[in-house]
Amino acid sequence: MRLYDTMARESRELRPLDGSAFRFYCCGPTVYGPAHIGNFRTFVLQDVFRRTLETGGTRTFHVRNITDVDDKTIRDCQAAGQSLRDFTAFWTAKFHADCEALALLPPHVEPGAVEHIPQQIDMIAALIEKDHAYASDDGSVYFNIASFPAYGKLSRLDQRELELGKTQNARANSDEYEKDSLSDFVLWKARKPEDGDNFWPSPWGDGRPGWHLECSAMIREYLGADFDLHSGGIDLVFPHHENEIAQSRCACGGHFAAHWFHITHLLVDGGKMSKSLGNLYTLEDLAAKGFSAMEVRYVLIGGHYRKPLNFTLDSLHAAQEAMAKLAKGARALAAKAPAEARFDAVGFGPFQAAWDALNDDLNTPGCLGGLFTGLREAAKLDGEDAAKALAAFNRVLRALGLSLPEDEPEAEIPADILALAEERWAARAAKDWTKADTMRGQLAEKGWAVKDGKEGYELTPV
RNA sequence: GGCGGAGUAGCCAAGUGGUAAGGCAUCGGUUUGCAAAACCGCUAUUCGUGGGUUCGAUUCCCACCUCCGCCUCCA
Repeated sequence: MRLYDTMARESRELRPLDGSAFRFYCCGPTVYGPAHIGNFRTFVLQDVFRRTLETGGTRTFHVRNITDVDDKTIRDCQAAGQSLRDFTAFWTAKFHADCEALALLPPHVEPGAVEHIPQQIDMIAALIEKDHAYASDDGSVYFNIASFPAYGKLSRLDQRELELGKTQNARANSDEYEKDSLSDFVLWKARKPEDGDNFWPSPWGDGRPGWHLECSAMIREYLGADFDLHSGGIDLVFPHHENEIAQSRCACGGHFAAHWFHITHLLVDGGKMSKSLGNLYTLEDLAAKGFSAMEVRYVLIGGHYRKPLNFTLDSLHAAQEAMAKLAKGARALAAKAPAEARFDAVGFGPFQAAWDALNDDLNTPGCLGGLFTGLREAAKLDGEDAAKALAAFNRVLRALGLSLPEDEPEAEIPADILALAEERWAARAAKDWTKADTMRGQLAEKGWAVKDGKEGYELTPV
């Protein structure tokens, strides 16, 4: 497949470096509260990316970290009166439950920062040894960005250098840390009173690792100096990913990620999500409004990952209807296909365009469109052709990670409701429309909708 | 202020140097005693605004307007 590369600023064909599995890393969540749908836009798109590779026959090796120690986790666990470990374990479990509801494939490895303190210390030691980092008097360690000329390439810092220089001078005095320059970032944070008992020993004194270092250490541990792709939200480009590149290349000597995949932010009602605006939705919030995680997934893949996507409650309704339509089309196709027919999907038939869209810079909205038009074409097919088309349809659906709603199960109808319905049907048969309509109203009040057919009626709970 | 991105029908949203996918909604039709549901169909002479290049631009170039992101923690 082809995918846009943030570093090269063009889309490129993806080829695994080692020729077998495609090895990639995704920056995971900081577990200090429930993830919101904006976070999940990133994770869902990464999931579609992985599924597309796998559907296309490429094996993958997927690493995604859990940030379980930083300023926010420490601050909030103390506020909650819990140990850091218990606090982050709780939110990690919540995150996993949400991921499962959204049908995200679990990463092959999901390392946590706390479990990898030694690896992070090793990395700092390597950086100090190579003169890329220095310890300050207070026991913190900083990376010296002046020692890495390639710094800023990903975020085009080279074009901002002049401006950044001004900023440095302006802020030099207000900086509470001792640093050679403002842009030097922290690798090891010296222990502070407000950290409580959340600190670890190191050659530079008690403290804890800096956030940027965590990902570099995980990558070094599980993917090595060179790997295929690194992904995250667009906001991580600077400084997080820029810093990762600096740390890893200086410590490991490799080229680090061969490809950079960044997902643009989700907008809500045309603007940024924020707690104060009350538009920061979690899956739980939306479930309370009657929307399933799968519907949320549909909305999140309804826009291209490099464009802002405007999330609205209305789009959730649209997703509900659209998925029902897809399900209906699939059922119609299944009804025409021989039950015993099995095919090794060779091509994609009517769904070729849908599949191609996915492989062309992960064009998920284009793919969804192709699904509908493909279904229209497939409706003309019969027998084995219908079976082949259905197999292709399901294959694309799996790549998107969508599962369609099943037929509504038959609901238990209470005896009194059934009696009312029978009475109404009799009135209707006697052409007593007034009574029939009145009784339809009564049934509606009791929460049941009645649909008349030629031979009988159908009752469904509202 | 610097850097980056976006503006396509009521809403969401693809796409392309050659005349606008798809979904939702609306509307119309079939059906129905009337509804509902279902099915079928219609709906952008036009792609933020103004110029330019071109036989031809929504697509390329310039200017402007609006919105968003990053520059501090952030998916």
